[in-house]
Amino acid sequence: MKKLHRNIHNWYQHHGRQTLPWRNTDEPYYIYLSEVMLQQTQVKTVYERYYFPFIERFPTLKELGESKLDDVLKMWEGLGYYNRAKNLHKTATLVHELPSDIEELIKLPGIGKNTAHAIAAFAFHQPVPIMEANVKRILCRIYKLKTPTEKELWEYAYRLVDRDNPFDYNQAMMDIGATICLPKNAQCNLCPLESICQGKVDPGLYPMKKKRLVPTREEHIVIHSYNDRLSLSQRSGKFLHGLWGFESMEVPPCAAEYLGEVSHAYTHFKLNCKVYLYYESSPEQIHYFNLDEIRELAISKVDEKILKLLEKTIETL
DNA sequence: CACTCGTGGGG
DNA sequence: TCCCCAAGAGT
Repeated sequence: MKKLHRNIHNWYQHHGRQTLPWRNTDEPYYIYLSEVMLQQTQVKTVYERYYFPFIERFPTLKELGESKLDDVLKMWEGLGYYNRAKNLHKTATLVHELPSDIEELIKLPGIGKNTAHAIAAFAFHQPVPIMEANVKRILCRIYKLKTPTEKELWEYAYRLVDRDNPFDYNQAMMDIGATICLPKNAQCNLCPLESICQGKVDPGLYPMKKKRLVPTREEHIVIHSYNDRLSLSQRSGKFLHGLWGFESMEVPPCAAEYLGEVSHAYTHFKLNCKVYLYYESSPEQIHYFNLDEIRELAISKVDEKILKLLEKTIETL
């Protein structure tokens, strides 16, 4: 085991992504923020577009908690999974300093078991493993697991973790998963875990991937226009919560001008929208904005596409 | 335990 | 064009 840990550590010294900014800070808030941003999100996106602007706008947990949720959502715009922003803000209102205890961390909204362990290992150097996508795939291959339970995975993770250097070990595991133990075409000959890996003969078998069908939804979007201003409303459900958007209907509207079609792919369904423009003679909706004001609102990708279609239509008039 | 919840990149 | 997949959490 000690030799294995040396292999992993040595690999990390030579091939790890050590320059990532959240690996070079002792500030728990920055590490926590990176963990939340990186949930189901690629490193490149967080690093190039969101991490630094967010910190500049909200330098401390305290200032984040004292900000409006709408301002937080605006900084999160385009990153997706907007409940992360809501929970991040909620947590910032609850504490001005992050606890180091895993049991306390996990009580905070938006911090699950993995993020709690990641904060513990990366911000407070506790000897605990993490359990995200890369680690899962590596463990499945090492121990030839096709459909393991979460509990099972954690048991293997605790068995393997380097308690003498949990920071480098956990970072290394993620880098190995991201660059060596790939979902397709695993580079086993370059892997520091190759000697103990039971699945290296056919890594593609582990873990077993489940396919699911993606249904398609058809919707009709109506842009209400009054006095050169447009109506948008703020979503309240859990889908795109807090973001502003145009009205959506299941039935095509009457007396509205058809502008065109917009489609968008989500994880669990595809959306096809027919977009209409409706000129109102008197204000019927609550909120109306001009284009400059809309730019100040947090809106989702579909509504961005719809807006672009509208602007294109206006240009041709 | 299965499903929801966004978006961008890569094959 | 389509499908897979990313530093997962909440229900």
